[in-house]
Amino acid sequence: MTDLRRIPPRELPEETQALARALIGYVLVRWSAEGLAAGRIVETEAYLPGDPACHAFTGKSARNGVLFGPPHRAYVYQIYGTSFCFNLSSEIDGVGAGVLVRALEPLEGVEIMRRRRNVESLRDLCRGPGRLCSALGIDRRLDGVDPLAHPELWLAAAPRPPGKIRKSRRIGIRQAAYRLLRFYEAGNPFVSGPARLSPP
DNA sequence: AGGATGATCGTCT
DNA sequence: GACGATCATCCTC
Repeated sequence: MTDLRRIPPRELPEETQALARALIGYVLVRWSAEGLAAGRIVETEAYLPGDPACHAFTGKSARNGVLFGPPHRAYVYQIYGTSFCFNLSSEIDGVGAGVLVRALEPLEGVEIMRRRRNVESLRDLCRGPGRLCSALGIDRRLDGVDPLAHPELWLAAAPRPPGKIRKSRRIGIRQAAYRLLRFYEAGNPFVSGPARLSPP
């Protein structure tokens, strides 16, 4: 049984790349009427201020407003009409940037997650940004909440020290695709993406 | 293991 | 009207 108590405020860095790296190993916890579910963050992507791939690049809008607010708020958006993506805002109030959480290693509530996803495979439960949102029951209703103070969505301490963290290109984008802003725990089988993006 | 394809809809031009 | 920070499925090697 993992200790799922929330981490204290001000433990996380605000700078985007530092946050993306620091989040590896922390546990994302979701409580709802269906029960408790949680997974260890094993893969993130940084979307920097002034980054053409960042949703904030073209300015504030109805969708992306959270990115321009204070750091460490949940930015949840829908993509391709079918999936949601979970991010944490980063940088000081007024600067638009964030970190996408791309994959979790399932820790608690596996049966709840299986039911939500309608998938048996443990490996595929939370491997991918849309899949992890589905597994944890995260949608736009959680856009803007503060995971350092929210009763149904929060971050818990790393249950063990993260392994070696590697970088690669970000997945699924066209703008600034060459930048090495994807962070993942080396060798972890719950990391998403084609094998070629996980060099030896 | 890796490539191609269609689904699907909120958001912004 | 066009376009996704995706996914499931189907195909070939």
